Amino acid sequence: MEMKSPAAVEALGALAQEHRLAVFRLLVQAGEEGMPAGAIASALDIPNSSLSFHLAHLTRAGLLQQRRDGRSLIYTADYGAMNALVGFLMENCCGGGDCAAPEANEIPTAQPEGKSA
Amino acid sequence: MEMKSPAAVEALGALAQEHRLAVFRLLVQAGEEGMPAGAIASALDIPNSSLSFHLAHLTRAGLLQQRRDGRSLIYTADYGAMNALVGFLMENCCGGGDCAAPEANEIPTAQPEGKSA
DNA sequence: GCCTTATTTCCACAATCCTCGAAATAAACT
DNA sequence: AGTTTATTTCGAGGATTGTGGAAATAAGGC
Repeated sequence: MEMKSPAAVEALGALAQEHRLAVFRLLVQAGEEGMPAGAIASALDIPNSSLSFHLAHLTRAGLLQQRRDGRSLIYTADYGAMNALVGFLMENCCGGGDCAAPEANEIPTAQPEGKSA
Repeated sequence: MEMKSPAAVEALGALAQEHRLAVFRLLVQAGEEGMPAGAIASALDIPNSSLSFHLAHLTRAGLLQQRRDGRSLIYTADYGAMNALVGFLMENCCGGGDCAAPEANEIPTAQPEGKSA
């Protein structure tokens, strides 16, 4: 669950792009069921080759997980990675004092059972 | 408190860089007191001109606030913007169902009284 | 084996980004 | 006014990034 700075930079960079952010949010909302690449492409109206580039980028950054179902590749948001990123951003917020930030963000979001970030 | 996609992309892009991420986290930890540019520069060992570029970038993205104290410019993290960004990322998480994500993240972090994001 | 569907890799071009010394601006003090 | 301290703007170069059509790969059905 611990995250280091280079990993955080990579994750933030992956999210810092209109299409990738839209993909990630779509998958966050889709839940553990996830969505196949084609469905994402048509939902967001992004050309296949461009979407593939963005999916690879998000996956490389650890924000998505990929599994195969028949000929489709299903992508899901990695909630563990998302929570780690948010925790890293807010780490020791306000000097660790009275600030009511969700320190060790223990969000028990549904998560398949595969490896998480 | 509501955040739109272009603003989120800008904020994420601002954070997606080693030095800027370090600056932001330093200021998140510094609390509402903030830090003058010079102190940030020496704490992180970044040349003044480079730091100035990054501070401007973070400020433009709405993540920092700036105030003057004598000849120093004091920078503080904008907790409202940070919470809005996190809320945007996790919006309607898991289809808005049972997922225990901190939906409307109501973190009453200390905040001066100036305009917030 | 062949055809269809689903997704990725290749490619090259345009656009944007990071760096940091040097010069400019801003504020305070004498 | 002149000096010192604090910070920003300028500028140019090298590096990285996003795009999308066309071709390649992967899996399944007949």
